[in-house]
Amino acid sequence: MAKLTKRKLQAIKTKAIIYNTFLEMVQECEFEKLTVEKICKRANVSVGTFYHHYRNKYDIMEEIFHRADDFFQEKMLNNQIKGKTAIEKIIGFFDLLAQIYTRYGLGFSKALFNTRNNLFVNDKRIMVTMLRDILVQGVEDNQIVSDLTAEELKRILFTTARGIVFDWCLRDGDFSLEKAMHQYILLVVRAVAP
Amino acid sequence: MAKLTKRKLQAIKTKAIIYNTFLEMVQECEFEKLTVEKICKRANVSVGTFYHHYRNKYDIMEEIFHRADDFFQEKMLNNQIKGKTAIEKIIGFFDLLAQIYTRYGLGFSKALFNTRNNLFVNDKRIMVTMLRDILVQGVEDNQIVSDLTAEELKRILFTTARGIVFDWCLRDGDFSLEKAMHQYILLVVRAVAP
Amino acid sequence: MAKLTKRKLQAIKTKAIIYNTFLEMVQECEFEKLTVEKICKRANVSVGTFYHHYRNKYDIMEEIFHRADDFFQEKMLNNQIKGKTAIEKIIGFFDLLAQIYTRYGLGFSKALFNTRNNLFVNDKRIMVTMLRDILVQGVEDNQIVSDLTAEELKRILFTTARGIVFDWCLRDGDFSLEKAMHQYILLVVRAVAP
Amino acid sequence: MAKLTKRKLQAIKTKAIIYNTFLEMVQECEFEKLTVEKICKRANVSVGTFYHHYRNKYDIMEEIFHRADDFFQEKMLNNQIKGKTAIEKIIGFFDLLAQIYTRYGLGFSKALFNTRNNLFVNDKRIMVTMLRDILVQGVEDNQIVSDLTAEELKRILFTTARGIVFDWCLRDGDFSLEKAMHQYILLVVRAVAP
DNA sequence: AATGAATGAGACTTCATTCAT
DNA sequence: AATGAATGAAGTCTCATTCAT
Repeated sequence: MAKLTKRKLQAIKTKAIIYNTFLEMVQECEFEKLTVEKICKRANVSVGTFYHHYRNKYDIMEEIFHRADDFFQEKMLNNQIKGKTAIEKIIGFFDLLAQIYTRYGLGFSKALFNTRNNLFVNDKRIMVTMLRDILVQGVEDNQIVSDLTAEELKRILFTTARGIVFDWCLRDGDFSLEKAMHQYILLVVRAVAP
Repeated sequence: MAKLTKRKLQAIKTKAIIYNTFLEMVQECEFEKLTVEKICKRANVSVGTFYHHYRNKYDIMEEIFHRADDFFQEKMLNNQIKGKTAIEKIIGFFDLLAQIYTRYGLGFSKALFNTRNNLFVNDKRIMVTMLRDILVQGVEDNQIVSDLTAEELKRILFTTARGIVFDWCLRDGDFSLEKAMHQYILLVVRAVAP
Repeated sequence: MAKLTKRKLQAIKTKAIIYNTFLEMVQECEFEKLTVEKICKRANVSVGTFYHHYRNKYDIMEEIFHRADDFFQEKMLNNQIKGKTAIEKIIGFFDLLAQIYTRYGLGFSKALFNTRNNLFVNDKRIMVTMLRDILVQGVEDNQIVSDLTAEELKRILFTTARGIVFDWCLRDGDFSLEKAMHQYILLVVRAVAP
Repeated sequence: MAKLTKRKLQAIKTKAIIYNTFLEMVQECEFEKLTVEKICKRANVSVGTFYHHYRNKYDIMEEIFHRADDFFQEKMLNNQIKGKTAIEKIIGFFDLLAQIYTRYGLGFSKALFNTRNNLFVNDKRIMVTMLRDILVQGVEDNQIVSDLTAEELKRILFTTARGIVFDWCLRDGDFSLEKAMHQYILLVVRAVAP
């Protein structure tokens, strides 16, 4: 089925090298100061090759973002199977989110957290729909009792989470994102759905 | 007494023109895409004049930031006189913060909210010490009863506030920052200090 | 064997054009007033191309310097074969030096002779070690009899030579560098090693 | 006679401040990197004032040069009175020259020793005529016996001296200019006029 | 005599992107 | 698929100098 000729395999390998090099470099170097040429030099590929695989450096960012989404979804789907309450699921959701940011690193998070990043404001992202599903279900099942709608809750939670990651970036990762996330989300959940 | 000669006055005026032009342009144009040349063209001054008054465009951002701080402080000092509880003061504090961001505009806020902005992480800023004072006083007076220290409360509140402003930027100001801020802060305050 | 594709050859040619254009222009125009843009305009290449091949204009100077060194060495090695006395070798050495400065031109020499040029103060340069070898050998063979060490002689000779070239630059090449060099060096050699 | 009003005295004082500040700064900072603005900032005068007293920074250099000439002449005239041979006078001449360069400092010397400096190539300078006079007198008195003319001797001596100062600049003053000058000039004098 | 605000040409350099090979 | 030479627009900043006060 998949006709992976030698050439295609090589191409996949090359693309992976560029991807990984970028991920590595974005940790050391401010995203805006990261140039295609620098990436290529480190990755030992030509700039032409870079443009063969990606449109520009934002393109890689997007790919990382999507791969993180996929990774997130996969993890969630596996965990969801276990019988948990809505509250527990919410907590678990944001714990996982914090894990992912930690895993992808501070540099990547800094690059991501800018106000022009419209990847954040996409309500169709799997991540967003997943949390909404959890909340809607929780409200239906009376596990969540609140004056606020599921939509409002979702927004408050994401806003809080982003505030924490933003703070983590500002403070150069000088605290455990996972612990802080857990603490803050717990606090918000208790406040909105006591 | 005041050695404001005609020429000195003219200089102050010129600097103000640059300042205001920048403030105006940062609303229309992404900060990173705003160049010194563009600012000068609009302000009708030479680039030399720009560099006579400011070191670079970040320098103006800083000035705006500090002026906002001063403005904030002045407003707070006036309001504080009225007898209010600590809780009311906290709410008032963030209401004012939201007002300021609204007043300085979306463009300015977007320029400000980037993860490399170390102006945020300065614990000596008047704004920060003011909130801390309110919290410490509130705890002393038993108006705030919480498991968390004043320092922890301060951090949670600022993190929340930044999350909201960040969201406001992401969504291009499509909701009232002042209302959202009031609602979220109320929620957090109730959660931490019931 | 030689992986000189058509494109690689073209690149070498382009670099050579820049190099030669620089050498040409440095004769006409004071080095400090020679700008990258001017060089590019004359060479009919883009500034980008310039920076692709060289780091800056000092970089070309260095290349010229090193090429001159190589040229010098090659010439010396050929001449050395002939049986000469140490004194003759010294004279020959500085005759060749004068030839090279004459060949590279007044403009180049003027650019070179500034007090910040640390290319001069590099005792590991082939040119320097060559003269030292001649002197050491001359002392060993009793062809040079002097109160001064080989090292001291070397220094005096180079200092003298530089004084002459400096003078040649100051006087805009209004005398034969080769003749003057020959005369002065002869005089010094006789003085130190009679 | 001299109507030194308060205003004129102030002007002289200001000019002196600029002069001294320049002399001070040229020791620390490469001459080419020394800007009028920097000098004025350090001297606590306005740029306007600078241009009131000097045409540009080269103008100050020239003034220093001339003052050094005057200083040199004065010193020589005093010493000449003593009965000395021509040879001793030559040695004394260059000893004094070395003293002056040492006194004015490395930075000043570095600024001076560039190939575009036409102050050097001025045969009417007092310094030049003084040495010529010594040589002519020495030849007349049969104190100097040489194949070379007084003019040729003068040139060789100055060329040598400049070579030494140039070397002193290149090596960042890492040897005693006065000692080296004495040694080299002695050597040349012996060579040309045994 | 002194000030210093204002000018603007011009230098340096970077960098995304193309395209022939 | 991969190369890397070439492009040139665009941005930053400097600095000598002028001139009204």
